[in-house]
Amino acid sequence: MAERKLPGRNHDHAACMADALRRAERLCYERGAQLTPIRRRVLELIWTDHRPYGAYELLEKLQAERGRVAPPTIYRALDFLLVHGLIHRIESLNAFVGCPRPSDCSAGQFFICDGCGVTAEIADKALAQRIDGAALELGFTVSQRIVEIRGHCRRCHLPEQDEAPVL
Amino acid sequence: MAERKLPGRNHDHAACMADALRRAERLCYERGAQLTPIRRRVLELIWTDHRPYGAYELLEKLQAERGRVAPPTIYRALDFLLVHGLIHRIESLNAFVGCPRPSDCSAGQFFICDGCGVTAEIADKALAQRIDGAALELGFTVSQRIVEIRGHCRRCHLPEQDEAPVL
DNA sequence: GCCGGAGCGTTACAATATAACATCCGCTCT
DNA sequence: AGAGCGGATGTTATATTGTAACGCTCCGGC
Repeated sequence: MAERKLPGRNHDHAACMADALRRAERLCYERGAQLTPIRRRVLELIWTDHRPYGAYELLEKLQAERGRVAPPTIYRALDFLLVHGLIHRIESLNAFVGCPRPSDCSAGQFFICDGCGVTAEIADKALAQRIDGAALELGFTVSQRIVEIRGHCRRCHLPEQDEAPVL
Repeated sequence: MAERKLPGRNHDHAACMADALRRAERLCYERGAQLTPIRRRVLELIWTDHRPYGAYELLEKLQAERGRVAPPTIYRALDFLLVHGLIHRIESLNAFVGCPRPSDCSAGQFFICDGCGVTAEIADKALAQRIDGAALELGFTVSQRIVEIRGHCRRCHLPEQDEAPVL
């Protein structure tokens, strides 16, 4: 059921990120979409780790590298990455996270640790189908399923104290 | 499975809203919480219909009635109503919708029509359990399940044109 | 050459949300 | 009665997130 794990102790993130970038390049190539330096860099920044990044957080990083970057620059890059499924928006955080499987990402569900920020995407088909079934009963046509589960990962397993997220 | 329907043609909304207000009053009384005039009025405004309302939309309505209402007033009322489960926040819209069953609302799922804005809450236990099952596999402790299904209701059944929401 | 579209820069602003401090009012304790 | 306290609200200012609108440049096709 869970097709991805929360990144664990032995996670080789350099390889993980390199894979993501390679997939992005291939997918853009196949579609004739331009993964320009800015777009590519924003994607890299998002893949810094498995936490969602806010637009202005990315903006600051880009500004540190290039000076004078205005919000639309970031938002345009994010739009591009969203449209091509290379990232997802986490609605409950107003933030963006890399998609590990950009070619098939319409049914993703997110588990977001409020302790460390780590976010895992799974693709539980049965869950998506159950949602579609409920929609059918309501006569409702689904265009987007937003499933964001907030809580604590194993390592942050302290759900009672409302700590500030360790961002 | 679907425990609520999308409000249909024969929906008696006056009664629906009156019920909601009565439930809110009883629940606050039982908990010793104060449903003050502002809080009550905000709840009424949210129950104007079954669409989510933004904080500033509510603010304008309240200002029309009372003049000079500042944002914190609204946000404080919304916080109160959220804490007591009388309303829900729709994360993907930054907006708020009334909860039809405030005493048992931890497992709600929302179907949001992008045409007319109508939002229906259902409480599919099996869906919630499936999410919890996936969480268990990940070693993840769930504190909140956000399920927001965007699409079109039966009456707005035109999913291909991206119309502006008829708010 | 020139046109058109994509990408980006720039300015200004809109929309959403909160921090911090002041005031008021009802309650309790003495 | 007066002091002190907590909850609710008022007030001011500001933080955070997101967009509109316009113009420039570059590049590829005709």
